[in-house]
Amino acid sequence: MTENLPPQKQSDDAGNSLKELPSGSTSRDVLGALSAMIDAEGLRIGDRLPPEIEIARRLGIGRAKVREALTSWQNMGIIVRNKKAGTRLAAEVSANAIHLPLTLKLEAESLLRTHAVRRPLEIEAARMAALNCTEAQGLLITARVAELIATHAAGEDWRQADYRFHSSLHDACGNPLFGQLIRQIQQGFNEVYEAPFGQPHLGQATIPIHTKLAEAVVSGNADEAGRIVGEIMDMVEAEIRQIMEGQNV
Amino acid sequence: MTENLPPQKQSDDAGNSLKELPSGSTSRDVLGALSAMIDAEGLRIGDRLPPEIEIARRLGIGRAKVREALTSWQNMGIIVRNKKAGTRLAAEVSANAIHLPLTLKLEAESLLRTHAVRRPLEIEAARMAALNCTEAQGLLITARVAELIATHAAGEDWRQADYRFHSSLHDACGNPLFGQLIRQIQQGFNEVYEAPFGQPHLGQATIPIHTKLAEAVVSGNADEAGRIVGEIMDMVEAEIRQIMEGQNV
DNA sequence: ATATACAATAATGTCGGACATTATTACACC
DNA sequence: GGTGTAATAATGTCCGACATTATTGTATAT
Repeated sequence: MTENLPPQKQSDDAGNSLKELPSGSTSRDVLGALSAMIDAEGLRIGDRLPPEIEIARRLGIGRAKVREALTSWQNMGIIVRNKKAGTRLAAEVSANAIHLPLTLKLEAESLLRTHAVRRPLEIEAARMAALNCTEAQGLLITARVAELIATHAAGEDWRQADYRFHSSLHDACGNPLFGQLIRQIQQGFNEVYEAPFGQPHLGQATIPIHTKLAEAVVSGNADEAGRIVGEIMDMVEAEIRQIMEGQNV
Repeated sequence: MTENLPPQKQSDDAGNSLKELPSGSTSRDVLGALSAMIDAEGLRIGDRLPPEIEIARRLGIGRAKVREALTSWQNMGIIVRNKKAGTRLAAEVSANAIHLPLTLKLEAESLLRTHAVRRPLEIEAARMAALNCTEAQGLLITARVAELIATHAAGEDWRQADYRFHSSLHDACGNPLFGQLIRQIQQGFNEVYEAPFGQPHLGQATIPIHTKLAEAVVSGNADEAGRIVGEIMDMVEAEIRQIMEGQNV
């Protein structure tokens, strides 16, 4: 099967807004054009992007450059790509976005140091969530904490529910940088070191006070939200120290 | 010029540690192999990576996949690529380094959002500096604040002195991740927004209270250090808001 | 010796073509 | 309706050719 387009192929609507790029355009420009397309056509997470060969045709460039651009996005988690199924959006994309690439060099005591950096970010995000969250976000937070408590009570793995609850807090704070930083720090750490965030019991003792945290956020009590998050982080830190001393929970 | 390798081409040492990848390897695996090579051969920022065609040869893959992988790194600011000169390392890559691809929307709020993320980090770093700084670090902090005050009093550009003072605080906090995060967030942001951080007067009104901040840190008063940093950040924020409303200082 | 100019060359940038692999879709049959 | 199979769409991979850019090497002049 060659890349020759069937002359009368009716494609999806996606891609209609793509226009030829000027010569000399970089893979970054390709990503910019794709971002604008996603904006213009209102694509959402899960939606399919046009096939590579069509993107290439519409932008007036070779497929190789399209692939380089898309691989960049893929490695950043922004898209997922499957044969035949095509390329789907996996994260929010904005047309007017810049990329701020940060590099953290982890050295000794990286686990505790990473935790120490996350602590003020998590506290501030919770405080801001208490101040800024909308009624809809409050409902979501309430639902998410109920899910977390129920999952834990059922004896199932509650980590995904925990992640979802905290993500809803980050979203509610109104500043996407907090969520991005916290998530990426944790994810980057997990890629370098397998444990202990993967441990099924880490932080389990904090679950009951998540309800009070959700209540504080939803009722707009920033001081209380920040205090409880600090308490949660301190409990997790104590547990980390125990693990590091070779005493498993 | 084709991609055919001259049979007896003597290349640089870099690349000797690259071994053939198993079939089915992804561009992520390529980046992992390159990371291991950088580690093994002690490459530093500014050092040159092997040419694409050599990476491809040694890994036993096509050049296209190498290019896709390298483009991913390029778009994350980890490498820079120039014709003939080749590909150079632009950020730390090591077994212990994690890369956080932050995305920032280019809109009016971004200034304030970045500032909001820096605030808790700066406050926590100052608190930790108060708790952890050594006698030598305390002397350095004292000297740096004196330099800042003197530079400002002499009517000169005090921004470098300001940077050095705050760096000494970050260093004294005992957790290098704070300094790394804060510096890179500010630096990356400055590159995109030349103003207002390029303005020589932004934050000028905060300079006098830097002396009290240094004293609080050196004397070990974490609460006071955190309070003053918070005050500094709030004053800068107010100034940013003024600039955003079109009123230049 | 140093400086300048120019050609050669190395390395990235780009494209088209061919084919492999995978997963989805269409169609036939029960 | 459900099941099985073939066709097909889309990504994944590699190769070859050539363009572009910047560095390096060499010749010449002072």
